[in-house]
Amino acid sequence: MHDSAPAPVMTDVARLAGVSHQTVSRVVNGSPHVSTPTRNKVLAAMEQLGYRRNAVARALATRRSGTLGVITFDTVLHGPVTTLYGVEQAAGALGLGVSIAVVDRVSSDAVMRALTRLEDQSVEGVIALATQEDAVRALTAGLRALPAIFVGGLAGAAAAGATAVGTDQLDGAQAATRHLLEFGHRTVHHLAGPQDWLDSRWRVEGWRAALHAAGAPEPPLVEGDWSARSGYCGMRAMLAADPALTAVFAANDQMALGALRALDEAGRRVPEDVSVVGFDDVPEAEFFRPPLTTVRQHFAEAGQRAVHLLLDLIRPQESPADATPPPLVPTELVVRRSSGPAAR
Amino acid sequence: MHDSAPAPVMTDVARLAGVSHQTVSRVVNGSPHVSTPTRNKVLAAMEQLGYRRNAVARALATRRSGTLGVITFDTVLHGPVTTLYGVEQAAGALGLGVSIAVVDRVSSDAVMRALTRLEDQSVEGVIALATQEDAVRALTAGLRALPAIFVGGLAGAAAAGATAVGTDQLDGAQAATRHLLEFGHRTVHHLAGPQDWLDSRWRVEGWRAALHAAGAPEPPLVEGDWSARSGYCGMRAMLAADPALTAVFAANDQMALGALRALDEAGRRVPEDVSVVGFDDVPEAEFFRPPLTTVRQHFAEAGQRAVHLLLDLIRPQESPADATPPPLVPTELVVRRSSGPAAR
DNA sequence: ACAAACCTTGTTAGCGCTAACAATGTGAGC
DNA sequence: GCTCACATTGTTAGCGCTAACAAGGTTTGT
Repeated sequence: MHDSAPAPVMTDVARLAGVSHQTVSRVVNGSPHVSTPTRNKVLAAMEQLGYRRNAVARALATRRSGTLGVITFDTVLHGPVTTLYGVEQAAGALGLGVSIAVVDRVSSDAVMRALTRLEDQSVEGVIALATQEDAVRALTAGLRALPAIFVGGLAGAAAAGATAVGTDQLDGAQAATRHLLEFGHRTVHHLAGPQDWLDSRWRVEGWRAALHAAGAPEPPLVEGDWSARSGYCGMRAMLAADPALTAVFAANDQMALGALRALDEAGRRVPEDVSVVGFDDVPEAEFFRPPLTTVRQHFAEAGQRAVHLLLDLIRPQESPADATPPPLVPTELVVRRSSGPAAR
Repeated sequence: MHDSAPAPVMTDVARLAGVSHQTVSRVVNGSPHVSTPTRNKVLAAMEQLGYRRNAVARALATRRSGTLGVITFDTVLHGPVTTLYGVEQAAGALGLGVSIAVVDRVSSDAVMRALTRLEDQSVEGVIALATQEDAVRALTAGLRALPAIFVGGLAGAAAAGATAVGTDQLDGAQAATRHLLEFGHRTVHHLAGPQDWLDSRWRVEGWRAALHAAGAPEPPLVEGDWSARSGYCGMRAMLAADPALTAVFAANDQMALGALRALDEAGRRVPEDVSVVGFDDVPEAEFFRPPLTTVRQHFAEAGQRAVHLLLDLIRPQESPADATPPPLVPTELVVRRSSGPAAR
């Protein structure tokens, strides 16, 4: 399994093809200044030797590592993970590598350490998947010469002077809330995500905006931490505070799952007594009981756009006519059975 | 944000400290052959200039990139993702970087492409998180000089001549099955995972072993693909085939969720009429209705062990007394309300 | 036919670091 | 005092690649 013969290098190919190593380099890099017969000779030699360009040497000579860094938060949330895959896919298609750094808890310190780790791997740019307020601050402060893109918390990050790409949280939350309002619910309660996450703040904004537009009263916010447990606890608290509530918009599907459970325990039927809407559309949402109405986010798409945007920052000359993608990814309301008309 | 002054290099530090660049190198690498005053001068100069060693140059000179590669499958499954985080954490603690390659579908081809991508990034070793049979085959065939560790599908990978680490699937599945049997169920049906995954084959083995040990009949296997949907469909099929079944062991929690839904639709109560046990213990399992009895896997732990095992392969001399961790991570049965006594 | 413009190839000099060896200086041992 | 061992430092030569320039050969225009 471990062969001992050293991997062939450019000089080996050059010798075999009877040209200089620079000519081999030209062929490898697709330079037009190589005659067809020479190119073929080189190609044949490469093939014969099984030559593969040494990325490290190339990186040293060009001062470009061809690697992007991704900073992500350590909770296994559907969003960040799917985005990560989108990033890797897009990067792979462009011939770029992806290094990751997982931040175990959100503190400027942890973020800085993650950043340092990526810098030490000579990444050319960073995509940050954890858009808590602190993280954004720490990153914008800590990034030295590194370009970065934030995924999520769009406008918030933009305000901090950074480039961002993300789902249109505002619109998605508005759509969810409006959907419930249109069913005749007097108002919609909101099980919010952690308020240090920019994403969840935008969802609150959207919810609030839809409420106000409809002239509906704004019930007090209950804050969770994205977990099903927090949705469960939050729902119980809400129910205790306002037993008459009829519609709940949860900041993500996990929290909605917890809410569903709490409602069941309290003897409330969904959607007959209380309607529930989630956010994200995780693959399981369709199999919750009842199937969850939710707002689908296209995380992988966001990840792909992030890569293109980042490439734009790193190599402005290389992203030509095919314009950079718009940073705002639209959402999609997926109506299932957990939402319905208000009981009368 | 983008400063223009080039980053200081070793020579800059050397000049400032009044020593040769090699002495700086010695300090950076913790060589004992540097006098304390000299070391302090160098350290001060490094501090003053904000020197950071260039990992690429070091990699070129030492022929070691300090980077591990992880190959993972593109489904957002709880296991692989958590393992990935465990890998990153352990690698980070050892000063190693982590590059990822996501395989979009399982074919030898896709696996080979992912492998090539990692090789091109000069990773020193590979940790494969996708232990489908094909993937193992493709990897063991495709790895040239690269050491690799497989996570999951333990004995299967070992049989293929590769080193592996993973959860004790056999034992976990046996425990789950036995748990149901002990409740007095005549037998236990199994909603299996995709049979090209080594993990799910081991779960089948464990289930089968427990059944045989108890002298229980072995119902036909229903195969899914890890998704809630497949659990739902599989459960319906099972119910159609054997309306009298009373206990189901699902290969993972998502499939169990689908099964729960199918049982509900069929008017079967859980656990009064039918008991359900899952596998993995995803964070949401506790909030399924009813809370799911399941087998907890310690994925992050498996990831960490994989890193240490891989390091052993890469740098045998460096992992000393503190023995390599055992490759088999134990599981833990978490009993919740979805399992109970057989109805009489 | 002759020079200016190529096109093609080769030569040289790094990128920033480490490995190997050489060259000091110091104290111990005879 | 002189040699030997050793600790400390410096010098040199790469790692495998690309960038920049140089050097031929072939066109082309007039």
